[in-house]
Amino acid sequence: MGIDELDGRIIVLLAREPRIGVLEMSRRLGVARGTVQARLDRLQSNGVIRGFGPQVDPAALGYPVTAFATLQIRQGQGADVRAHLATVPEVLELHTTTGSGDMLCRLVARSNADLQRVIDRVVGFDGIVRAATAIVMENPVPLRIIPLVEQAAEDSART
Amino acid sequence: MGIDELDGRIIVLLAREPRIGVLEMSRRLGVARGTVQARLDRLQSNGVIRGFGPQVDPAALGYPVTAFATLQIRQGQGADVRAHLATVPEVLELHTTTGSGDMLCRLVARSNADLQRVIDRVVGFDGIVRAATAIVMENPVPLRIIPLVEQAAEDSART
DNA sequence: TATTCACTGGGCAATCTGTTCAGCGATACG
DNA sequence: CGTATCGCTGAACAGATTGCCCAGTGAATA
Repeated sequence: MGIDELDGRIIVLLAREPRIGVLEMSRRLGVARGTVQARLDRLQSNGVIRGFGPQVDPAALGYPVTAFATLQIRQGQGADVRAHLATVPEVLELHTTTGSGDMLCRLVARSNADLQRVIDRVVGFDGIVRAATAIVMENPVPLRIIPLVEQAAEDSART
Repeated sequence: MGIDELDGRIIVLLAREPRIGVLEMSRRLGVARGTVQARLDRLQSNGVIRGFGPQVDPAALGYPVTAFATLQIRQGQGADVRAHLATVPEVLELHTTTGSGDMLCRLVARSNADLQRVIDRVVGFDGIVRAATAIVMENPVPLRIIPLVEQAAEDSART
């Protein structure tokens, strides 16, 4: 577990310019092509790199409104609620958490008005006791991983 | 804004098998290569597809603990807090929200103990009044987009 | 000292990419 | 009604990249 400095540079380079190929990467990094290829294979079988799926912007799809909902679940209904939420396309992710709520989910909607429909659909299920929703206004730090990768690579370098 | 049914099939196919090329996609979808190429170009300049960056698993990097923190900010300090949080690698994303808190951020840490260090670093800043943290236990629905893409494609088909 | 491992540098055939072209049907417009 | 525009098709081309293989080297390990 963990990555070394070259792994880190590979990931960061790939994150900044996803379209470049293995050959071009090897040139930029100053290592042999086979090395980059082997590292990439290892990173993927390691699970460090899950894949290269397209990053789709919900806003561009017509869902410009994002919200986070904290759900309180009736005891023992967790599995049912999970299954229910998994069927709602507007539920982009779902976590079970410690703390006051029991679950936290990320929602998107076509508008603030449409958010009501989504929330109704989410909470319109027997096992959900209460829901608290926070609408996202700004997103100063979009989901990112590069700083963490650099941190992890640095940490391994010190070892 | 919005995508049609072919766009949807392209995105879903790409999400399921990111390594296939334009040529193979055109074969699978039964359309000409130029069409797929043109659609992809359009989807990217549209902003529907932001890119194809590697999806990195923080757990595999040595950060298996995820948490969400709700922050309350002192009036007028928002910009400073944003800038501060942007410098913390363990802050994977940050949103400003309506509701009881003012900001919501996603954190990762090397362990529950390490989470304390991260939170200290996050809240060790003047503009932050209070922080409530929820540790993620399970992630029944990992961040996903395919169902929404299919929904969006269907909606456009009905039009 | 012998072995293992990762990396290098090279080569090979097969494939894909970027690009261009002409043709075609549907739609929009004067 | 005629015409221009648009998106899609099918094809072609050179150039680049990929997946795969190999032998040699240096370092770390047993």
